[in-house]
Amino acid sequence: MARPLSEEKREAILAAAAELIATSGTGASTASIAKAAGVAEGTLFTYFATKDDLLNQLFLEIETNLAQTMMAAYPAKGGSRERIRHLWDRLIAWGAANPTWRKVLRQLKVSGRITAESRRRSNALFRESRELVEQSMAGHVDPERMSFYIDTVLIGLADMTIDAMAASPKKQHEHLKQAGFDLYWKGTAV
Amino acid sequence: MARPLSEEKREAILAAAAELIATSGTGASTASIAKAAGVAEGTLFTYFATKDDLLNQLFLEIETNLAQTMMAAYPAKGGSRERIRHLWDRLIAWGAANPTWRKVLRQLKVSGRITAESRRRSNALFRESRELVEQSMAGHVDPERMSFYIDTVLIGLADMTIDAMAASPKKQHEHLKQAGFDLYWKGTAV
Amino acid sequence: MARPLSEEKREAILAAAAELIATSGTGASTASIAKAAGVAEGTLFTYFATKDDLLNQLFLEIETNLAQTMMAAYPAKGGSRERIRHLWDRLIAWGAANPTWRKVLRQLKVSGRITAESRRRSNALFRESRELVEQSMAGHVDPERMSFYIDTVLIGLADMTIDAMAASPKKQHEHLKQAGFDLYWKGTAV
Amino acid sequence: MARPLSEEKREAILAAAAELIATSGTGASTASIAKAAGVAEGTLFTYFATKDDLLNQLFLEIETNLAQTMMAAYPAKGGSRERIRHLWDRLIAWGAANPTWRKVLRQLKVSGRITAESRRRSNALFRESRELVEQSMAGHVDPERMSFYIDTVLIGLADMTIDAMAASPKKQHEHLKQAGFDLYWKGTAV
DNA sequence: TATGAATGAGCCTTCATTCAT
DNA sequence: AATGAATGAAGGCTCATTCAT
Repeated sequence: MARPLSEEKREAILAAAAELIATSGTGASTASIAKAAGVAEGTLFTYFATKDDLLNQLFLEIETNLAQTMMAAYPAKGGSRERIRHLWDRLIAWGAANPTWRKVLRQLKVSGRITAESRRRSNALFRESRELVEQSMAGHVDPERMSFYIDTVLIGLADMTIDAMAASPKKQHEHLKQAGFDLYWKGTAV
Repeated sequence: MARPLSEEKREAILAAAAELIATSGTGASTASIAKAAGVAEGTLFTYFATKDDLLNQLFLEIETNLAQTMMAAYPAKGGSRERIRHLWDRLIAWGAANPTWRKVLRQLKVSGRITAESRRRSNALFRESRELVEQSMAGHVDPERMSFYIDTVLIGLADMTIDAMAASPKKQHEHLKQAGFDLYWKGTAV
Repeated sequence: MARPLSEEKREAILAAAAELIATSGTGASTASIAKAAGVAEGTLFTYFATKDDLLNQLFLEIETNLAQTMMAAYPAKGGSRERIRHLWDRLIAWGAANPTWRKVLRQLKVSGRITAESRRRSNALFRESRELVEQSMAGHVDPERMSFYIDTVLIGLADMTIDAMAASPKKQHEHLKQAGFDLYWKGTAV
Repeated sequence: MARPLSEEKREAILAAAAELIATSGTGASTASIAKAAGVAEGTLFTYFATKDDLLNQLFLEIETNLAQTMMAAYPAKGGSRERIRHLWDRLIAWGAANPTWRKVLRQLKVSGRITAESRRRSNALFRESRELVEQSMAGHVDPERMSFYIDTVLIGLADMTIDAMAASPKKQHEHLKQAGFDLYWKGTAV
């Protein structure tokens, strides 16, 4: 049945797209992406119907990875603080390990090219871990502020912390990670 | 009899640019901006040498306004908490009053088109108010964390708070503003 | 164990090509034709070396069918008028029965992609019937005008008549067919 | 008020388009048209918003010219036959003088890119001359066949006649023109 | 100075054809 | 023989910038 679509190529395209979008924004041309991925211009379109399709799939790819990281790492046991702390460490580690993806996410979120459908799917990916976080925070925070603390602040603050780390010498990293967590934990206490 | 550049036109162009960039990103065409400003395509280039120039001036225009707002509002007297609280309220009010500018800032910051020079100037604009904040926070926070709390977190958290407010019914606004401030104040306490 | 080319597939491709070319012109993509024919994109090229080859074969397929219709129907006996009239009826019936093919022929003729060779073969297909028509018209027309009346006008006028019929309510069809024939017969009389 | 749109350039583009479309069909690229017209690729789009727009304007340009030719030439006096004959001569002369336009018209009509609006405008252009023809033919033809004779056959037959002329040596031209007219006049007689 | 036509590089996408499977 | 992924040359159109008026 002819040559099958190569998962390898698909990922090469997504990786090339990530690299270029992190650098030049979503304006990066499909031609440059194809070239960086080592395929012909036309080939990109056998893997992704349109550029928007590529952008949305890239978005979901990254969100999936992040969601999996959060889930995989969530501790089943321990006190609230320890569990959230562990999650926090994971979040920071993920961001530090994936600077390109962070930049891409920022570009995509601001691009106006991520569809409502993609956002819905992304939310679904985080549903489970979000619920675990909510349980862990239950006794610690004012219930009325729960959504704000989890849906808005948690990842946003982690993001800011990683930014600060990226702009600082390595020896300060641990210190900043602690400062970020303290801010979150103390700040959210009822 | 060289007619002088009209400040009125310059501002019309900046305003039109803000509106369109908020909506469509920095990809908004100079032609569309000129049209929205009510001037000819070519006229835009007698006020701004290049599109990047326009973008950078717009960036500084907005940052200047925000910096002035912060300075103008800073209370000379009162306890630390009250002064920071007042600043916080100002920040939130500015964001709520200028949703377009907030969107533009976000677009410009990820666009990769704001020069190092512009960023430096922007920092300079905030120097004075930053110092006042530092004084107010002096006894309250661990000095080693001062820069993180002021340079990274303060505006970032205000931004997130405004986002959350924008996504909520009006009757929750006050509550969110309070939640944001509590988070900041309690979280930064030594 | 070379599988022989399947006549069935060849015709499926030609039929699909006819359908799509009638609708979208010769710009119809080979991919869309293959899909409509239920074969793979590449398969089309094992049956037709190039798109132009497909177009030319389609042209000849239709011309062959029309020529056969004309020959098969030509009455051996009867007066000139009756024989031409019978032919006329055949022509009209063929056109009414094969609207897609008529559209395709029109597209192909203006496409500039039908080779001189194909046109020559097409002429050859009509040679015999053309001679019969010439014999039937012999006493009726000025010999110097014979070629014009047969080679240019006959099919052209039939074409126009079918167009007019297609644009009219059914009850007028017979009337138009008669009008067309009258025009031809009376108009060509010496 | 800056450089005004140049009617000269507009017509150069239309002329270049006509030349290329006559030769290669509506598939002629906008790049090749611009080049042939001696303007930059982008310039074409300041005169015609889209390629379809160019095609439709070209269509109307040609139809307008033909309609004007017919009107300008229509004799106010004389018998029916003489008036139709005069019109016939005009039609043939126009076709012989404008072989490129005839080819273009054929291409455009078959292209599926002429809008309903353009066809409606085209009809409007011919309304007046059509009425004059109808008056001239009034006593000569069966009223029920009037529309068929005027709207379908007249121009179609002239077209065919010009084709035959174009394919014949010059000394036969007059003869063919006569043969075409005879066919029309005698054929339409009641 | 203000205008908007002119420019041509660049963008996303399509397509006939080839070739690995 | 059949399949459909791979290819890269176009194609239509947009856009920042220049320049004649």
